[in-house]
Amino acid sequence: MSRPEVKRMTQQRRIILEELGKVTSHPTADEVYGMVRVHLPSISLGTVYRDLEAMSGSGLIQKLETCGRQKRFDGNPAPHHHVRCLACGRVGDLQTDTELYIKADFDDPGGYKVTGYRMEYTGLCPDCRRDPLAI
Amino acid sequence: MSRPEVKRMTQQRRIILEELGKVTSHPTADEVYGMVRVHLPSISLGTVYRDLEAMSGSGLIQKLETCGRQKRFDGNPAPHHHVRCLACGRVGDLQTDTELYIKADFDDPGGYKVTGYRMEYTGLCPDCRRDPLAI
DNA sequence: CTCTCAATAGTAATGATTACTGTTACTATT
DNA sequence: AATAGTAACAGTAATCATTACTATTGAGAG
Repeated sequence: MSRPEVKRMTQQRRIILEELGKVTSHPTADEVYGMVRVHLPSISLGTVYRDLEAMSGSGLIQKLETCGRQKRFDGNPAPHHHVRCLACGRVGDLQTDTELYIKADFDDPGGYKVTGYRMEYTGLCPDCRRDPLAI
Repeated sequence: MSRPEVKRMTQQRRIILEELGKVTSHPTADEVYGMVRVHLPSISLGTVYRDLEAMSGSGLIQKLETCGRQKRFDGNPAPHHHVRCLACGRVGDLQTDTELYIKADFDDPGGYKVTGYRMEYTGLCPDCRRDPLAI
């Protein structure tokens, strides 16, 4: 039940945070590794994993683990919705004014205590929509 | 965009389907492997993976890949909701009378075509609720 | 400045899943 | 019933994302 947290703001974490803030592509750990290595060539992939985990535990960034074997990360910590392209796996942001109504009182929760939910929309990204066979 | 489908109902698939129908525990592929091996000791783990994938592609069962590195499978193909225990990873069913309202017309879908959604509730299972430090 | 321990680089290990390869067995058609 | 075509199989190797380990470094409090 305990999650890793950020105790010290190192150069590695500062740069990861900066790079994540520049994009809206919700990169994977490996993609973040590539982005950060441009500025800090000696950084280790393990460090990227650990720091992404710690920073999402501290609420500085968001971890998207809704689907797929590969986790993705979002530099915007504010709650918002995501769409995942069923063809290529890309993830985009969704802007919504009205709040989503989620039913939380169940007829039979089977003894579970329901505290939240995880969700993502699915669909097709602009590219795959244009040419579904491209990928 | 193409998914594997069931063309032939083999003994392996029949038994996997039977065993999945007996439980409500949403077992992982490995757990299904253990359940099926009691009745068919020579079955291969690869076959279990392939058959679970094919049968979920054909709508005979449900594949739960909403979260976690390990997929889980549900013998009940009818749409219903799930809760995942944040402490131990167990997954349970949720019964709801009223339908969930999901907003699908977004102010800015960013060029995406939204066709559906994936969601699961999160919380604590009866055991972990009783003793959060047990696991 | 110094001390402490969180964080790091580099690498090995893990674990779930997928791919491959030669063989088996459904199903339809002679 | 024999044959052909091919989906599915068992067994095993390979892949890929992630986590763990170990010795070393450096952030930041006092």
